[in-house]
Amino acid sequence: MIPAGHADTVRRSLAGGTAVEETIISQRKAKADALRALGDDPYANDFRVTHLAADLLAEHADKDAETLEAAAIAIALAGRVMAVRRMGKVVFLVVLDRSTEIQVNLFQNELPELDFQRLEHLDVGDIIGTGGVMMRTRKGELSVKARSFRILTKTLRPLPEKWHGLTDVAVRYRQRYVDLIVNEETRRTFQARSRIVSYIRRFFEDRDYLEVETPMLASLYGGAAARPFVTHNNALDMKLYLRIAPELNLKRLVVGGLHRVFELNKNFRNEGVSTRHNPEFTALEFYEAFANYEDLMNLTETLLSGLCVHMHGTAVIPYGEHTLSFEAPFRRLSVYQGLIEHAGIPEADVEDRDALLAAAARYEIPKTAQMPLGYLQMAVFEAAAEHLLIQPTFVTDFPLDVSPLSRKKDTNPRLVDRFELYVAGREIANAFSELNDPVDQYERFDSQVQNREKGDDEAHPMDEDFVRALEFGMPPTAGEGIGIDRLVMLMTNSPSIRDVLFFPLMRPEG
RNA sequence: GGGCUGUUAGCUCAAUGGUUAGAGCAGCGGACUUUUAAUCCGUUGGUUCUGGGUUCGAGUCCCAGACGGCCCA
Repeated sequence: MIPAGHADTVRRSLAGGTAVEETIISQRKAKADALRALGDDPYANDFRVTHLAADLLAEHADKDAETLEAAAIAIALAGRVMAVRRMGKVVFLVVLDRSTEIQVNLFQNELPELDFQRLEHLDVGDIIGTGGVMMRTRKGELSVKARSFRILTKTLRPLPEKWHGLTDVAVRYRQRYVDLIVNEETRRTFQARSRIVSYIRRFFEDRDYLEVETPMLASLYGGAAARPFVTHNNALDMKLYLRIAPELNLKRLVVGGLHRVFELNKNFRNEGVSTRHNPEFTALEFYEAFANYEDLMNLTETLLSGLCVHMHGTAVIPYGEHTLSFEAPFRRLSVYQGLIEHAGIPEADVEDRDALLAAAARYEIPKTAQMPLGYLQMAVFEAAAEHLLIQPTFVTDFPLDVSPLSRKKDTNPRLVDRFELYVAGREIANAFSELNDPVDQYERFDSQVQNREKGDDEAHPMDEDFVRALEFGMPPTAGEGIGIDRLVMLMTNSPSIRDVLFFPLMRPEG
């Protein structure tokens, strides 16, 4: 059913371009009318496909022209016309279906007269359906000899130029549909993304994890250090936040007895846009009871090396100028070791405020004066070491101050049982043995609230219900979050997060 | 938020402050029954991102803005 106002919307969008665009569109509409005059519906939906181009090309790859001619293998396929080469009484099309491109040859004396007439109204970009038989041309190209031909969808706008294609990144992101049509690389990247997500899901299902979904909208946010998006529910007249992490809800489920859970879903953080950040992004979070952060390092190695082999047939892959090895085991580097080795801080001084302040000054880190010690340690660590962590590296044993949800180390109560995985200088994963002492958790929240009052707008808010949940007893548990977008970047050799998001956040078109 | 940088035909790109802003592809008209970025002949097409300014003259120089990119925070 066509909603009221639909026609106006179409008219506006079609007329919204330049004079040149309007000319092209009116020419194309005239071709649609010409098809109607031939008795065709330029937007029909009754064509049925029997074969995919990729299957045809693979299946008949080693058959010669005579064999194909004798076999007369009948097929029907449909797709978008990517190129037209007209030679008078024969026309060659390159047709792209969901698998790949294949050539379709239309000979005037092999086709009904009407079908050949339809070619007069064909443009590059149109969706066509053809029935025919497999053949090989004189130059040896395996292709389809058409016995029938129809235009299934008349397009009104021209595709980008065939040789250079579409390179303007702003247009590629804003009009991703065009990017996907003309850039095979883009199609491959998003196919890879789908296979990565599918592999991860199977990995956890095979280990008896339960996939769950928890709210995006809530009256309280938490589980990470970030500023939230704020919205409003009209019915309840209530302020709501978009979640910054599912962490606290997933641990509530562990309290409830779901001892192995994972969620693969969106998080929203109200921060800037860069080649590594998009305000909404996809994360995997998983929690396993009766495991600790050491167990998760091993699990992460298994997951990532297996994923890499699944995607590339090898655990060693190129990423930009680097070659990354996901061969287990990964390097392990404690935060304190990093401070000693990369920031040149003497071992005796890694908890010394003045030594850290001096180091921070060398890296020109701003606003260090009021930083708690742990924040200062991490700021220096990140400045000194982060960009050096190219090969997969577990950075372990974080300061307590920056880890309000992690279990304290038995050996040093100023540190926690936590790691982050860095690859290519970027944080990919964050994991820890979970804090399950409700009294300690309450105090950590309280300390975060004080930090907020001192101006840290990323500090964690108090969540009394979460403390109540811990009071019912959460088994000893380890949990981890993995940034799926960044992982897909690594696996697809993509330099920007925007290359692995269909529709990255952009300002509205001017 | 800061620095640098970009925006010219549907697409990819040219154009020393100086004639009427060009080319290829796409489009339109024509030739062509095995092409492969088909080829050949002819041809249409411009808010030079927007708005100001300097100048006899601005795509080009200056200012402001819009939208991108890279780097930094």
